[in-house]
Amino acid sequence: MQTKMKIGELARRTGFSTKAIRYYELLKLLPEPDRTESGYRLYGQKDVERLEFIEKAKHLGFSLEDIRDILILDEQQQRPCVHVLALLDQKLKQVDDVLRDLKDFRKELAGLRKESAEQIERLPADAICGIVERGVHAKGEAALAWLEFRHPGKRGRR
Amino acid sequence: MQTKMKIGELARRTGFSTKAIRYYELLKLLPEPDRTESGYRLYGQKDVERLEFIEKAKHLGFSLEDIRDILILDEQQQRPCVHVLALLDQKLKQVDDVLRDLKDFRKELAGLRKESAEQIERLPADAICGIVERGVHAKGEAALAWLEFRHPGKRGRR
DNA sequence: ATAAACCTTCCAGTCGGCTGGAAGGTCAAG
DNA sequence: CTTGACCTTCCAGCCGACTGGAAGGTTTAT
Repeated sequence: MQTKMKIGELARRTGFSTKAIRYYELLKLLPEPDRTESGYRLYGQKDVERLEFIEKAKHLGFSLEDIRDILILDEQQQRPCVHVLALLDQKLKQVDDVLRDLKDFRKELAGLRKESAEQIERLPADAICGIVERGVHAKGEAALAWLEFRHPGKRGRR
Repeated sequence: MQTKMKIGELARRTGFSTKAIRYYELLKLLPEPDRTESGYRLYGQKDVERLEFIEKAKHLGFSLEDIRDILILDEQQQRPCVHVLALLDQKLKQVDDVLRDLKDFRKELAGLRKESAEQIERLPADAICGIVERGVHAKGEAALAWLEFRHPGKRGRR
């Protein structure tokens, strides 16, 4: 049992902001921590690990709600149950679906890029942009929605 | 030039909402249209084509900001295709990053599932599980979230 | 003794891509 | 002449995942 740390130290160790950590507590992703007499939050190694897990799951596009459910499952591992297993299976299926769509879409994108690079000087002059006009399967829409969903707002700065 | 139409007709022809069309005008994706004496917006065939282009670009996963940039380049009679090619490369890289991460996470998730499945075999199936109720609930919510993600804008939960 | 570096809670704002509604003007049909 | 389908503008809100700031309390160092 190591030194208990305050929220700033936990933030420094995990790369999350103190704001985010308090927010996760609010959403029940983190348990309510012990407090000092003066009310400061106190964290230990388990919290570091929990935040590291959250970071991985988050990076993979799981919502905080999803992550909260998975963490609750983790807490209950001594007494797992069928319904929880079903939830996990559902998550796995979602991941597999996205994986499949994304692989297909990568192919389409790569093919479109290659053709376009070769034919860029010969594209129809009346179109706004020949590349876009050629279009892509509906699968791409879902896969890219996933992309936008996962990496929101990273494009805005210029 | 043939029949000028009002915004409702343009919406019907393109599948966009009138709200969305006005919003695109605000964001400079559409030029300011002519007006009737009473102030109604009047659109022509070019606007239909522009919205069709916007729809395709949206399917390719471009943001409205991306699309506006492409349209502005086009208006300046430059070659937006070169720009689009760069955007395509960016998308490809994003897809590759997601694929790599997603494969890693699938492994983690599968491991967790396996552990849970092993534990379940050593316990009666009717064992009390504190998260059953909310597990079932979360399943429904997650399914809805997934639907929304694939078909955004058709919401109605809670 | 005081500054600075922390910490607390609470409320508000951000982003994108819209949608909804209020309050009112316009237009064709019955 | 009224009904109802359209149109106008403007303001509000939604989703998720935070971030920013105000207003204050605590701890540590000089």
